[in-house]
Amino acid sequence: MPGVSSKTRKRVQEAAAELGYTASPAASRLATGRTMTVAIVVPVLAKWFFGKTIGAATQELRNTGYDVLLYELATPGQRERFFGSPRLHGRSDGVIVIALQPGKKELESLASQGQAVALLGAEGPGIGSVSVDNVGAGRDAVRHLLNLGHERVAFIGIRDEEGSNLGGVPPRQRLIGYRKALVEAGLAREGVLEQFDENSVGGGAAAMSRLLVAARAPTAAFVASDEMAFGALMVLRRAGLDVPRDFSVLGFDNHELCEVLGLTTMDHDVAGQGQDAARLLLDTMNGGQPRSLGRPARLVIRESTAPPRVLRKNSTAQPDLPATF
Amino acid sequence: MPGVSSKTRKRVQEAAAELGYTASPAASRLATGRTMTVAIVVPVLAKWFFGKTIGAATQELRNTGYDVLLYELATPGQRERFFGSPRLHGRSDGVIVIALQPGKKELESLASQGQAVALLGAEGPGIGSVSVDNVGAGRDAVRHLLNLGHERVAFIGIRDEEGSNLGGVPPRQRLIGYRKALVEAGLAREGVLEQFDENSVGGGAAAMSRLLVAARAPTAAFVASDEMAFGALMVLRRAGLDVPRDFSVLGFDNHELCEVLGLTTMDHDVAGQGQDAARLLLDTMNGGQPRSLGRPARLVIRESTAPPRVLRKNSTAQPDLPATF
DNA sequence: AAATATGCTGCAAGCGCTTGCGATTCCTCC
DNA sequence: GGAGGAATCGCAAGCGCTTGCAGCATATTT
Repeated sequence: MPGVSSKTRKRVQEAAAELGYTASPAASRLATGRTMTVAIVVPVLAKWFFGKTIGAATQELRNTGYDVLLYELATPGQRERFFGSPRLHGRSDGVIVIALQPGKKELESLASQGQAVALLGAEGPGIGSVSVDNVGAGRDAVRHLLNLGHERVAFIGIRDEEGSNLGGVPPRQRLIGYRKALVEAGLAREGVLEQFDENSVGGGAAAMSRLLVAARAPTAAFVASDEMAFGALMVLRRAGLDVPRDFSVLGFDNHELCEVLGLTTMDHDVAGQGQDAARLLLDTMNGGQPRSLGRPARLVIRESTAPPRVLRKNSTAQPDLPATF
Repeated sequence: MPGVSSKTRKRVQEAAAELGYTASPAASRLATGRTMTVAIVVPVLAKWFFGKTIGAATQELRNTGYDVLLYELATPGQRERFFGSPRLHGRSDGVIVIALQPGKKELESLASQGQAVALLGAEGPGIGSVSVDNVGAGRDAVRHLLNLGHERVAFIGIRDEEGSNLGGVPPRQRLIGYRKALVEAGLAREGVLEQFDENSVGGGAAAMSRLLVAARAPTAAFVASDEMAFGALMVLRRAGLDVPRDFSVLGFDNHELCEVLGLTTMDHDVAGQGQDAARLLLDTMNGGQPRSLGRPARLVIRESTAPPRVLRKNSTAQPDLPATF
């Protein structure tokens, strides 16, 4: 409110505080058309990754005076209803969409509701976004395993499910990174070594079980999410295999429990991503150009990776591969 | 909107859907004074328990047409600012407070802002609440360990921290349950066996480390949260002790990772609590009497508990205790 | 000292909905 | 077929704020 003397301003503010008076947000919204609220949309809430990103984004938004509305789209039906109706119209000025790759129609829907948009873990044309270099991270992860001397490295990935909202681009990119590393090393890709399942402990366990019955089992696996990697570790332990002596596991996310379980993983500063997404959105709402932030991931070595126990030279698909490490 | 013929209603609704029109919530709020929004207040977001409860509550509220505003009060400063200002006034009709024991002033503040209140994991006079029978659950947990034949059972609890908003009533009640079970069994309480630390993997690890240097180390521990129990397991493993052969650990929450780690724990239907809290609040907002729901917890046996390896009859404080199991 | 410029204040209109009341239409029953 | 009653509809006021403008009180300039 410009054009008011600073003493008057101060007096009013003091009086307001004393009487416990606040401007009615409803009236203010009606008059200005701005809600001073941001919506955050996630596919699940009860996962570490989402709590972390939402928390960081929320803090950032709150510091700027915005409230945050939360929407959990747990099923495709909910997703459809959310994007199919002008749910956000007049409720928020912008929206942060996390780990959901919105389609063209969905982006149009948001735009027609007057929403500024920022994406986290997804990308869109002309839309602000923050995401990890998943291809590079996947490649680096697998390179590390190859450098340790592993010759049969498996990939456990997140299945693109019909019945789920999760998945989408990042998981697929990690697969691409995996394949790139294999190609670089002159190794052939093998279908059996690529297993997909739902992004959960159980899914990781199931995928690992399938690997263990392969004709020639791998000696290491790059797992596209830490939670799945936990499941993989469990199966290996139950199978009587020692990690990392008999089998190396490399995860993705740097979940807070990696420390307990000694899981080597790819870290990508989850909280930082949430904060960046909030900042991008604030920028966009203030008329800034939407930007896209790519973030690198880094290898965090713990106790789940080691060179393979026996280098059986002639039992691999590519017998002449040198141990580069 | 009563008093409108059903055909007119239908025609209008169809037209609305076609044109993508929605009533402006701001105007509607201004006119009615109802926001159709509920606030959820938590001390942390990035923990499994909170994601789970918020998710369940959110789903329930959304089904009833309410939006949900999220507030994370991570520090005492944030908490003070939140309750000290009429932050919710005109923004929400009610609030679900999770795992924060609000003081009298704080409850008054909420009431003066016209908020209906429901508590989860806390209690207040005349306030709807849902919580676990923590005393009973703690007692049951410790009874199980005693029944297995353990004679020196430790308690690892959540420290009531100055710098934290967490803690409060439930953790203290679990301690009471622990002591009750000891008394029942005719065992003396020992200060060294009661260790407190922050509610995290690291805190649990630190507390367990302290137990391991006790003059006569315990053979089992009841840990007041699964996350702390994970830390305890890590320390035991690093110390070269086998769980459950050398040491039994019993957690609390039935965290989704208990399965992977084989942690025996007390389950208390976290999602159900979130849903119940939402229902209580909806009831209260519709003029119902606030009710208080107590929920039982149940023992989930996995692989972290077993009878002590050697029953050293004469090395315990209470040498004549029979192994009742 | 007068004129001009500047800073501040108060007033009125309007944001888009709800709500109650009076007007209108339709139905029913004698 | 007409009157009474019920169902339906349209209208206007008002929710509490923002915003622009007119008006007044200062400050600045010549």
